[in-house]
Amino acid sequence: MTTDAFFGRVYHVVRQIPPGRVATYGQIARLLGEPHAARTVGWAMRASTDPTVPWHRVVNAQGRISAEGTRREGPLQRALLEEEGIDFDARGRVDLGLYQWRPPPEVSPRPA
DNA sequence: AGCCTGACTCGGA
DNA sequence: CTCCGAGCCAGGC
Repeated sequence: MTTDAFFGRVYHVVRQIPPGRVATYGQIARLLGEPHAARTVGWAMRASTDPTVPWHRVVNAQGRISAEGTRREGPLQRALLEEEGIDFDARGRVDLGLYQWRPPPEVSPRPA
């Protein structure tokens, strides 16, 4: 479908991030075929209040939280992640090489 | 239609 | 390691 709903696609991907794992804005954008739409992804997260979307599992490319303090209410993103077993270093960063979510191959569009 | 902003990212100083 | 500037995308005014 040519239908817009870029946001919808973003949520669809974010919903697939399992607990204890994180993804970056750029990673999601790339999965959607828009490697330069990272900002839009972040915006989609902020715009959405959908509880089924684990927005807290999305951090920036540096493994750092970009939304800390931006939210008026609710638990801090970092707290939610630590609850899932994710560890932060002294600078408040996540080791992406250790916790970054690895999206499944999904339906191979082109079987060998 | 045009201009500004933003939960981003990368490259250079 | 931190700071700055430019590129990209979609929405609000």
